[in-house]
Amino acid sequence: MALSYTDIIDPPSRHHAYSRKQKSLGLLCTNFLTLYNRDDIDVIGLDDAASKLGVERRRIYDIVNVLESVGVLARKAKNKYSWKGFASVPKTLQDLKEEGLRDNVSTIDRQSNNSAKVANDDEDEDEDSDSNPNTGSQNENSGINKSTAVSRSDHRREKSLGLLTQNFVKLFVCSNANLISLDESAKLLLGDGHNSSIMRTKVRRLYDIANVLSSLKLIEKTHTADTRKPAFRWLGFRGKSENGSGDPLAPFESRKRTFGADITNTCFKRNKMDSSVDGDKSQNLKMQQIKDENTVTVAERGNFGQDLHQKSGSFQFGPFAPVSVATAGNPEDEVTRIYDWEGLSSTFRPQYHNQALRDLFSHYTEAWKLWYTEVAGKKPLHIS
DNA sequence: CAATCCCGCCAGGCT
DNA sequence: AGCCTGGCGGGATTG
Repeated sequence: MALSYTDIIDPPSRHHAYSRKQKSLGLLCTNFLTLYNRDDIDVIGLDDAASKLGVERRRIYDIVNVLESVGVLARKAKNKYSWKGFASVPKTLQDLKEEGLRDNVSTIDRQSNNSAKVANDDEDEDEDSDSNPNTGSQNENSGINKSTAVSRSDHRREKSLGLLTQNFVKLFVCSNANLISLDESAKLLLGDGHNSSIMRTKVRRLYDIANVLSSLKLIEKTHTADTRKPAFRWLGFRGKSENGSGDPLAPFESRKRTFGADITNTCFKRNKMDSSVDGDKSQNLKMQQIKDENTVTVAERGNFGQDLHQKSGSFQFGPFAPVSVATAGNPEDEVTRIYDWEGLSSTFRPQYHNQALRDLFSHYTEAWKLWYTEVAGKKPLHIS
């Protein structure tokens, strides 16, 4: 409220430097999620989304396709998707895992590199048994999913973003690999020898996918331990783990912020909670924070927003799953980030000019202020 | 210069 | 024909 969006939009400053960050797929996805992640949302119209988010429809297709691949959305009909929510993500991931393990035991063992990595043997893509829910093309009609081999005709589907997304996810879920670079993924996903051209294209797509998955917090970008090579780490729901409760397998380690790197398109709205861990039970899994050198440590997102609807206080943190909230009383977690949030928030200038986002923006601000005072224990801050 | 990845042309497949 | 989808890769930005 106090914040008048327009005051910030275009202050005197005439810095018009075009910034692709503000138009990134990841950010767009975050906004999309914020806009629709509510229980009163049922169907989502693509046009509606496009105009509310202020982007062309083409972009909506991009995010919608990957969101669907992970179960957050389901195609209802032309131009229409239904919101399934994060609750269905674990299930989808589980399915993908089984599906993946089934047809090819790909084992990526980064450690012992020379081992046979491999994976989808076959040529291009493994138009695997698809099996995934709709995604498929068209119609919403009867659930008569003709198990027919859909097929032949859709040669196109073979290269769809959706399928690629699922295969990409399988890479993580079906192996013990925790870190994978996009190049590796591309190689794994396509056969091995492929012209650089094909590779390039595939990698481009993977970037797109990675961005939205990052927005979902299913993966995060980092660097390979040794090398400098950028890679992605799987965050969401780690393999099975039925019994072992606190299994070390679910790594939520701290990450160091290499300046500028991760913060990309973060703006202060980035963090979407996700319920990857499913546990409706293990609400707060222990998050641990590991100290590490002089870098800022961040208690990795706990499943805070897991169910932001019924958040105790009645307030919805929305996109702010307080990233660094230290759980319960662990006094020494320096919640204090060194970032200059105030500065960040007051200088950031949203790009989407439209009512809906304007509202969203103030929502964010409100949420942020509340969180800030509550958790960070700072004095109330006033933006704008 | 390399890594990213936005942008929008344009082809397919429906209405 | 017209609209919805969504591959694809040029080339602008960033790192």
